[in-house]
Amino acid sequence: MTETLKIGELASRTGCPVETIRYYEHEGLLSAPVRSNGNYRLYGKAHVERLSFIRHCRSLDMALDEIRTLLRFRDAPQENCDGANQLLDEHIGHVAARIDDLNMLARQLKSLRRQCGVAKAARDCGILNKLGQTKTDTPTPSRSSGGHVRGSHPRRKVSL
Amino acid sequence: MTETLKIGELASRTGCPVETIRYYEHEGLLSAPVRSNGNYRLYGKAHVERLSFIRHCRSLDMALDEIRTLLRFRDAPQENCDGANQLLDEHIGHVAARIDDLNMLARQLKSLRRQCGVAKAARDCGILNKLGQTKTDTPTPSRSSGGHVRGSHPRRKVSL
DNA sequence: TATGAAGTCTGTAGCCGCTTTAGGGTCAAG
DNA sequence: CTTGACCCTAAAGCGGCTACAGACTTCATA
Repeated sequence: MTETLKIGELASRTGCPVETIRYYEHEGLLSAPVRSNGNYRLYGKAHVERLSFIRHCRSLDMALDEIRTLLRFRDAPQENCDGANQLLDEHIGHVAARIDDLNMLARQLKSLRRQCGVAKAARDCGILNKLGQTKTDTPTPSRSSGGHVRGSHPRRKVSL
Repeated sequence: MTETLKIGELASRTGCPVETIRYYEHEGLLSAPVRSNGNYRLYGKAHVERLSFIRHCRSLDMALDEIRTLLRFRDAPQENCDGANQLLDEHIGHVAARIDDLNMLARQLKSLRRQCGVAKAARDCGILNKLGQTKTDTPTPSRSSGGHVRGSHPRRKVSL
């Protein structure tokens, strides 16, 4: 018989937090596994592989919806993979667009930073003053490129 | 007497959606303005300027918390602006870190894309297969750099 | 056998920065 | 007096988790 894993074992094997595994099940990315007598989830090799797939995709910053699509291709091995390729191309495009956005942002921020060399009274701070001006010129970086790449803030802790 | 603006006028003058203005009030970024007889919010010049400041910061992808901090400096014009400068430096650092992340991501995605040149049966697709492998090598881009820059997906529509 | 710790279970709320929806009220023009 | 544009509040939804609270199971040790 194939060995079975409890959720914590699956978690440590894939580097995916237990709660996230349950969340993926809830979201239909992982199918509900069999349960032990004590109602514990019991996973097998297929689950490990599927979860690895998902986590690999997530590490490439794909949205769960995109991953769902890729899983459908994975689940239909006889079908044409063209859609998967297209999805990846689009994702690459979105990431590229976001990089462009952030580069523009970085330029603007650095230019703003140059407005105040040393600490002084806030009323005379070039930065604070500049920020108060209605921005006419520069083409507003974020979400301009129609891509699907988000802003620049993390979600709480870095989880190590 | 100074002219007063209803929320929609403030919105069109600053390019900020009405709901977002109310949200900023709720979040304490904008103080609650006086009300008309009919309970409409009435804004003045100071509000226009403050909201412009906020929107300018947001266009630079600062978090509301960061903006709150900057507003405190703006509200205390006699104090030293050093903290504002520091905050900006940190923000610049985070954006730079996020750019690095995304560049790594882009490299990985392109390398992945090379695994499947043309459409074929999903079972033979280099991309889908590669995604199933447990990623051992590459240093996992996203949120590695401890910064505060988010992932790569937009929030629904592009708002035009 | 009792006890305690570590693991698991379900369900719900919180995070951010809004956006959307539902269900109203206000006000000027026709 | 109705229409329609605007305004109001409160609450829910988005994504992708994370973090509780409170109960149960399992296993090792006393």
